[in-house]
Amino acid sequence: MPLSKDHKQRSKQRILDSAVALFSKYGFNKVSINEIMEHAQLTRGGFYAHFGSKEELYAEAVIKASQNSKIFEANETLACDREFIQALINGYLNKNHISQKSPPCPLAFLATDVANEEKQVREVYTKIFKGFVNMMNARAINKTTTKTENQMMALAAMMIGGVAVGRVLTDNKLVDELLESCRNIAIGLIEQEG
Amino acid sequence: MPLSKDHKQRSKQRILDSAVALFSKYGFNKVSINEIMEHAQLTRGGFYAHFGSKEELYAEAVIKASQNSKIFEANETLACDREFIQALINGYLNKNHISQKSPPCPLAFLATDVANEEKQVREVYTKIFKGFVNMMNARAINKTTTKTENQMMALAAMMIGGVAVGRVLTDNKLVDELLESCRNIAIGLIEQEG
DNA sequence: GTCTATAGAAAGATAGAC
DNA sequence: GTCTATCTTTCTATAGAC
Repeated sequence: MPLSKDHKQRSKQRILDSAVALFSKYGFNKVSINEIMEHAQLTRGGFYAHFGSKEELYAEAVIKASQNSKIFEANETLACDREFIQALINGYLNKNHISQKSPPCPLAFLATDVANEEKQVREVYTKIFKGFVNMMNARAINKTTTKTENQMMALAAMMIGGVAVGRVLTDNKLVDELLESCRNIAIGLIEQEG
Repeated sequence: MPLSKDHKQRSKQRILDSAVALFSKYGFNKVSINEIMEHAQLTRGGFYAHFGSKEELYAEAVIKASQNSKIFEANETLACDREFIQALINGYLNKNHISQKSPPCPLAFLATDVANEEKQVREVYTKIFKGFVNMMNARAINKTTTKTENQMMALAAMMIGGVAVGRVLTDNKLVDELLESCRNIAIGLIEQEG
């Protein structure tokens, strides 16, 4: 690969990383291209050498965020199903996740934000959600058939809802209670006969 | 009440209704004051006779949306606890809710949107969430103590998450599956011993 | 209390130098 | 490929007539 191409790729990745961090923290509309480029230590004008529009960046940033987050660690761990899924639940429904000390999951951080965008971004979100549910299905304990799918989809909704709501609440004690409640019910769900 | 004061009140309510509809559909940043005022059949300049800023309108609109939605119907119905809470779950985790054919619940429609705003709006959201959970607790079946609170808070997260995610998905069949899964698990949860 | 008109700031996107 | 400079649009908010 020529040096210039490598350089361009690295710039693009820096832009994407900045976009993930800023969009997750402030939402799509509250962040300007200028801010993203400055965060990536570049200048405004260079943006369009990498992306055709701000919307296009958003779609790629949502994918990148999902890759960074815990929700697709499935393939990389050798833990048994129970250990794996418990670790996923505990890491996801966690204060470090809410405060972005661990990489933010776009399904929770950008849920209503993506709902307001064009089809392109919503399709990306849909695909990531499907992947998340499928992965949990594959790892589910006490599997049978449809009931497991039911449980895993509802579990995904609870995890996403718990983090999305927890991020809004101004009452710190309530956030702790919410996260703990969701973790408890979630763990109960996966132990149930499916 | 003098006629002018009544007139002003009605204008303010029209502005609030427009704000609820447009913010819920497009999000805070995608909607301009001009659009809200036109939707309320008024002109741009008149806005500041009613609200000090766009943020202030948002806070009031979130309250108004919660009052319109199903989540505070508790005091108005005489149905027994089981009937009431089942009806709430079925009405909330419903396609008519997602498409805003029934009044949108701000907890689901504005979750990550509110997370990006100032403390004032987030405190309003927090209060509404508390009220929602408390109401469900009061109506819970097979009550005991802490375990019920756990269940109801996790249930709230699942309901909010289910609607928030369902609103994004571009795959209609998947939306149906998601809503049905959440309804099934939710009904199962409230029938559990608490 | 509501209107028209406009100030002032910031955004997305483009043009052209190097 | 990245820079500076700028076009054009759109926004919040204010001023002043009625």
